[in-house]
Amino acid sequence: MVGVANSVTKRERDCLVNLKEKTRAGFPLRLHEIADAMEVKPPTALGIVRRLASKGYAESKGGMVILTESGSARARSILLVHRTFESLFCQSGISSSIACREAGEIDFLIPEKNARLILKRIDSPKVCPHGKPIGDA
Amino acid sequence: MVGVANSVTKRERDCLVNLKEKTRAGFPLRLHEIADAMEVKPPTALGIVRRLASKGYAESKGGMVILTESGSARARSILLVHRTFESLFCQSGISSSIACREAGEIDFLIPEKNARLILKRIDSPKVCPHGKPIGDA
DNA sequence: TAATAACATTAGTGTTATACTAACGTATGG
DNA sequence: CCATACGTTAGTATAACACTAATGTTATTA
Repeated sequence: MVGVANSVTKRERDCLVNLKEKTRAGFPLRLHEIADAMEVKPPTALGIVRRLASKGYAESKGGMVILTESGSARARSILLVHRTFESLFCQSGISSSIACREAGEIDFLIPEKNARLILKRIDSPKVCPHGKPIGDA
Repeated sequence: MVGVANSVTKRERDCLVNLKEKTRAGFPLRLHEIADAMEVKPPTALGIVRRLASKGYAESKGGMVILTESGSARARSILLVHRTFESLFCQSGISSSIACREAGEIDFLIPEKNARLILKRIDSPKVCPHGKPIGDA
């Protein structure tokens, strides 16, 4: 057990998730890809990436941005929480697009440990409403 | 249906909930009571109260602070969401103190409408883990 | 090779939310 | 009348977010 200081902001969360989902075969993303995905200007994206870097979640060199091991783990954890709540919301009758949006507002605030317990409570679905696996990756 | 711009910050949420829960018989709270409850200095509390006032959720005159009708409704809504998630967390095996803390991190981010759907999904408990009623007040 | 296009980065601003201390105002009860 | 209690202002600070404009840097291409 390390520390409980996993805290990221909403924007940092978005960046982390983008990096995790858009990175293919270990290739870094360009800063402008991140900026485009997040719908902000490059200088704004740079600030966010730097905050992630200062937390040990990303590394950035010459506009090439990659997640560190720690950042990748954090993103995986966020996605587990995300898909858990997304599933809960869908099971409750909320549309999957709204479920996804709402889950994104809270997935970085709830510890993975608690999400795993909730996952059991909602009958341990193996995939989220989009068909993505919950619990590995 | 009015607008979907119900957004409050975490601190504003805390203040709103404090006002709702500590106000008795319609009596306003003193600024310093709010400051004490939120563990901040009076000038800080004043700033938060003023932001609430600018959103139409509170009124403040000479250090006496009251919720408006709209603020009271917003607080009620937050508490419904809060108790819904608190119940979910407890049903999942999370201790009630942690459930309460975690619920407080997200209760102001999830629309009441969605919480009501989740409430059904988790078997419509009538009271939260602290015994407070869910769904009226 | 020199020019240009594409991109990153810096510099400089601005906003909002949060929080503090210190100073000041005001009112009330001794 | 004065001390106490309280609110309020003023002033400072930090962090996150976001922008434009200017400046570097790199790589392609003409």
